[in-house]
Amino acid sequence: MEKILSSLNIKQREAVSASDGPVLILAGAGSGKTRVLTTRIAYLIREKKIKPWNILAMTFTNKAAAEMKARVEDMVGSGTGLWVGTFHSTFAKILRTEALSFGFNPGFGIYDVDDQIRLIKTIMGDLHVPPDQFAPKSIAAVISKNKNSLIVPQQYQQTAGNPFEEAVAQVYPEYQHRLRINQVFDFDDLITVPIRLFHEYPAVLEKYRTRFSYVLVDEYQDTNRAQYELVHLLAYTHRNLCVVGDDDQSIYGWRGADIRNILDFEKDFPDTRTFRLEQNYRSTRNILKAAASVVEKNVGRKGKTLWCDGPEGEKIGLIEAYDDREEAARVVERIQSEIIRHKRAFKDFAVLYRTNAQSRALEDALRRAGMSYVIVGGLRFYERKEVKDVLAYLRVITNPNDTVSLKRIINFPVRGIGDVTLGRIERHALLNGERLFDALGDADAISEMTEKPRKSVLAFYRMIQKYQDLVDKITPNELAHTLVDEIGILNLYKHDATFEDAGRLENIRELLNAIREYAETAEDPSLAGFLEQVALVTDIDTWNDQSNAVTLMTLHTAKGLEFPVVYIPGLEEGLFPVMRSMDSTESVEEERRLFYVGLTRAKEKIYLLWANNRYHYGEYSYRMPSRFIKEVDPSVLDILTPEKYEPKETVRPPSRSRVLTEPDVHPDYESLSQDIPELQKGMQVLHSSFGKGEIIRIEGRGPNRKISVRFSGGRVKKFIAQYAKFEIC
DNA sequence: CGGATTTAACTTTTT
DNA sequence: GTTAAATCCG
Repeated sequence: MEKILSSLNIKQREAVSASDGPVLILAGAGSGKTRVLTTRIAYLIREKKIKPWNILAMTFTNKAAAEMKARVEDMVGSGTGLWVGTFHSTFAKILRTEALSFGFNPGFGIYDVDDQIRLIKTIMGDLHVPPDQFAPKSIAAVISKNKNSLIVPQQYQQTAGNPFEEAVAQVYPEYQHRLRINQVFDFDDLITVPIRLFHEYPAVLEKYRTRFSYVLVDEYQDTNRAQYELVHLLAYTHRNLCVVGDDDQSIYGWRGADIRNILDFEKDFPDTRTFRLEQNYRSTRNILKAAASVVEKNVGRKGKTLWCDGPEGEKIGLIEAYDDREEAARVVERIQSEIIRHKRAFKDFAVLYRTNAQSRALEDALRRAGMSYVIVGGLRFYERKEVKDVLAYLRVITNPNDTVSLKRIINFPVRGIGDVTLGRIERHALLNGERLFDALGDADAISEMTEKPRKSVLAFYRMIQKYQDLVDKITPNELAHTLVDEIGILNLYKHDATFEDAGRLENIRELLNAIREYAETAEDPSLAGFLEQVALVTDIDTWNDQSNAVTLMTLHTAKGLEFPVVYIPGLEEGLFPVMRSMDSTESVEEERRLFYVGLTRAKEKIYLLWANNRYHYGEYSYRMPSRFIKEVDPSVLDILTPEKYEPKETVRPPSRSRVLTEPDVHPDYESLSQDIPELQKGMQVLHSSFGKGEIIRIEGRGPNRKISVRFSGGRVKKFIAQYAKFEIC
């Protein structure tokens, strides 16, 4: 332990050894925050003899939690019963354990945003709230915001003023009611329901207070009101609460995060000991200078000055491009020159953008240059339509009360149960006061139904029942494979080689793989366990930072990560800061903090880019450079004009730039493409189901290149070359 | 009742 | 440029 402590600086050591009572650690970017947290936990266990199972540490991503746990175990050994997890996974676990005593089903499901919106649409239909007037999505957002601020439906109803708020006031209570009926929780419930239960059942609260006598919270600046309340409930008696955060990195205000939580911590606990970690171990002095010059434009911050004794480093490169395509080409070109000049590998680079939509142009440019890249985030794997379809089956099997999932699959794949039949069954269920699922079994008793749907409904009902019976008899892996086989979902996507279909097929196989992997590695594998993991896992959690590829992600996702070289494209008014933030000082300040987060991800070099024109909503628009560019201290900016582009290093075809890349990431295109007929733009082809068409576009190279074909009638379809079933004519 | 084709609407960031 | 909802036809 002595040895571990001596590797920390004085401030860090003080923060680690202040073990009891309320502690606030204001940790600037790159100041060794994770190191302090993990060492602190190890210190509690080794020096203070605190039992590991009496410590609860909460983070915002599973990846951060896993990393923290691994690092602590390195110091104190594994299998200690230490609790490290996200807020959501921690309280999902507690809810699961306590469900029965609260009258909940321990097999409850978890609704994501898509499920929430489906449910809200149904409710709006039932309550005759016109969905064309009020967007279900907006209503969902307001409900979520209320829940995070701990405002219950009754309270909200009293404040509703305009027609939109009236609509929310109608939907909100019914939404809560139906979640209960369906025996599911949404994300917000995982935080708010435990609060309610702790209030209503003091004995249970007492149990967890005793159990978690030391509580640590990471990224405290991103907690919302509900999370704040929960943390305070747990720490109220023992007051051994340590929170770590950086008000300059608060970027989740739009999700209900309340920056006051960290700003007022010392008011909440007057005997707080506060530690400031201001020595930065990550970035060069120039990068810190740039970051500081930007963030100091914000008012209402705690105020920190990061310093480091490292090298000055290179200046920040600023590049102006004609449009988004050229911007992407410049990124590629600059990656190439960095590789030559500094012998860097692909994994040293990250491109961090404001919106997911920006990834497309970058992706195209990287692919054309033959560079390996990986996109983190965007549409999450488990949110893809075909994946959610299969998951919906598994959800109904574990929780037949889940009507959102039931309605999703009752006629998918199509089995002849349309809207009319479903309506009849729903009415029957309502009249008899039974669950929709049980009403399926009564199909014979519903007189208005005709013979064909009746048979379909009963067959579907018996199939689900069969799997419900199998849940405890076979492994989740076997069950999922058998199920996918029986519903024949793979066949739906097997027929044609369109790009979408091949992707869907691949995704379902990937899902089956995930289930198999889960069944092999989990301590106590169960279908419900898998579904919970799926609901709470994000892309960043599964991102493999070891593979050698350029990383593309949003600035939000990048929080907590670091890269030698960082590119921030799209620095334009209306994109960054984003249009909707520009009317309030507060939200522009949040955008500015986001820019600060981006700048402080870089260890050695930053490139800022903007384009005069950008393709958006299907058309070009003129752009002005972002105000944030002007806020960067001009003395650290290096304006890279076209003359400085080093023309010899501009984008070249992959075959000539072999020195730039590693052999294993560069497939031998020529040998790979030999077994596929030579397809070219303008060729006439004949497809087995779409008929005659003309190739209008070819993207990429090799067997996975995408072929766009326009068929007679003007329909355009995209195919993957190696699966495409057409003849050249 | 299902399937196919056409139309509309939309993109801020996510546990 | 993508996906869901609406409409029409067999």
